[in-house]
Amino acid sequence: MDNDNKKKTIYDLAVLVEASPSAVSSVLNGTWEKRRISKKLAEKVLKIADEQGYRLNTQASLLRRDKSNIIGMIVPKYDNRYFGEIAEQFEAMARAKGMFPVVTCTQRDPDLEFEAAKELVGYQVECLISTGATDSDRITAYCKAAGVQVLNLDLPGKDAPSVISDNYTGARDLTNLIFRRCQSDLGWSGPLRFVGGRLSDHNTAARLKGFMDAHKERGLAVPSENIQASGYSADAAWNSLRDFYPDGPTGVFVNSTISLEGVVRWHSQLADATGSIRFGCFDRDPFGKFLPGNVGMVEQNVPKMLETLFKMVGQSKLVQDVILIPCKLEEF
Amino acid sequence: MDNDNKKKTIYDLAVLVEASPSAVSSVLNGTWEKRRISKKLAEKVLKIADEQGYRLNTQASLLRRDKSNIIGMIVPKYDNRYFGEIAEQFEAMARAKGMFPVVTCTQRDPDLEFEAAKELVGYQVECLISTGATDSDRITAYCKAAGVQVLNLDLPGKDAPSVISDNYTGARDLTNLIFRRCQSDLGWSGPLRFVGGRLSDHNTAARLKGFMDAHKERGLAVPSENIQASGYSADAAWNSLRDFYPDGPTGVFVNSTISLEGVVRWHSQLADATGSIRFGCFDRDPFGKFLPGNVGMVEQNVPKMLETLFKMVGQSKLVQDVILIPCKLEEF
DNA sequence: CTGAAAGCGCTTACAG
DNA sequence: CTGAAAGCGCTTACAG
Repeated sequence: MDNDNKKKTIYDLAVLVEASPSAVSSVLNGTWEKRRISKKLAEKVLKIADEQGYRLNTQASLLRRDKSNIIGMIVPKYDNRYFGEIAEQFEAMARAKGMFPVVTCTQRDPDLEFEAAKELVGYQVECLISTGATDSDRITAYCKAAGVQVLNLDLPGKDAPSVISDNYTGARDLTNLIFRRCQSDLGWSGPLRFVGGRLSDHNTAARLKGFMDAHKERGLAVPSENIQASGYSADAAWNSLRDFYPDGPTGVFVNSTISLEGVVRWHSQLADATGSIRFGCFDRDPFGKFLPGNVGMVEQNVPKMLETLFKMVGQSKLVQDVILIPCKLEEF
Repeated sequence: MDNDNKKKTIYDLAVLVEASPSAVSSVLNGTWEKRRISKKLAEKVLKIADEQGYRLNTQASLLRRDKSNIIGMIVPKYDNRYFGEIAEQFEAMARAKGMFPVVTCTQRDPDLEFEAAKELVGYQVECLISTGATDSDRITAYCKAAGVQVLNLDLPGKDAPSVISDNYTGARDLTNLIFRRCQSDLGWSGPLRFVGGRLSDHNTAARLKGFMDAHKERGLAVPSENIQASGYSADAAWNSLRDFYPDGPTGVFVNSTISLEGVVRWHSQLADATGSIRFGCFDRDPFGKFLPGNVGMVEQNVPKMLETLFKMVGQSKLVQDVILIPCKLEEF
């Protein structure tokens, strides 16, 4: 066996090919035409490299190069359609642009977010996408000091450009849809309830504003007990509703699919819920349209968000601004 | 500004700290106690490194070290609860063990899988977890030649150890549950239908066997048109059922949540479907229990699978065998 | 068309 | 307790 455990280097390859390490290197990294290395030699190198299962050591290669071509992303969770889609499409788009994506999941934990950002900077990422970070400004400050570009996604940050959904308009449209359906299906006209999210969270605040403005347009006041920004968990949403047995029609604005799980749990335990309750959810889930009582969902436009983001990668003079991407409202 | 764009090195830091680069290096990589560097100096180094936003260059560090501590994983998709959970928990467990996880999503594309595996080998991963790979043996062969450990997850491979769910038993249990519920709810006793997946796929084959054996136990033959292994997409499942208007009770075994979307679409367009149709799904979704007609779901035991896998990381003498992890059946 | 040599930013025996 | 020096595996001007 020519497999003595120690990994092969371009020097080993050079011996086999009977050429210099420099020649081997330039064939392997694609600069051989520029160096006017003969096609014959190039093919020989490639053939032998392939036979040997040889692979350039990325660490050594990057250490010597000026650009790493690595683009990093931190993302709160994968177990959620929205972030799953973001991670998946981010990787695909990065590859399509010839970059190497590294995504890491930070569990909505501020310290893990920061630690992961530092790790990625150590990896020499050229740009870091900070997605839904609880403390994006700390990350931005660190990256700026290290000379690494940062772009915020999903939540806005102060000192770096941000691409986020137009939560306000999406929420207002969804609220209006719930109103219309409560009216047409139940002959009832509000006020609605708001369940899920955290008021301190930018996106929840923007969505709540859309919710409130839709009420204002109708001249409706919202009793404070109708606002249950109970966090991001099914149990929290469930707890905030479990003792609520409406004696008439009710409409609910559900903030996030994770809260939707709790709302549907509540809904399914009510007698004749389908006849008297309508709800809609900010964020989409493929099973959403089959849930009784669900009138529609807001889908954030992930491809458009990422496309907008990638246009900014590598650009130095960017407005440190928030770019809003419209959402799509899906009606059932 | 002391930010002249060029990244700082330990030499720059050494000047600021007024110590040698070696001392700085050993403080930064945690070996300073072994080298008996004074606590005072260590603290000074750490303080200044922090002030400067300094971060070790991982590439340079790894190039010089013997172990990379990087563990790689390829995973088909993130937009699916099962794989999302795998990726997320894999990262958490790797971090907990002090390793650096790199996960990449390969879209069920054999060439992308292979390319990603090669990239990860270039990154000097110490172990590669090949999850649900369509052509795991090609990946295994490549990694073996490169001296990198491979472990298969979710699908078995020939030349490396594999950790997979006990698809057969899970499917048989689910089939039995659907039988019981068809009997008790509808007074009907089969044969059932099987929808989704691909027969050439190991997991589908194992699940179908469980499905068939549950029929055999009941002395029931399954007409061939009852087996619709139509692939992994909602539309495919929908297409295989859209013209099927049962004139009596029906029970359906749904293979994967992606197929479930198509089955539920079909179900929701039938008149009085709830009264006459029961189904169950292999793989779990949090909204599953709220779908009318759904009697239960099989949840694969991701924590146990990953725990089993991590025990094998770094072990050299492993049985090249398939380890089956029992599933959990959730009944609604 | 091709090779010898310097150097990327670290780590770690080795010699004090 | 600490520093000078070699070397990890590459890349790329530079000199033929």
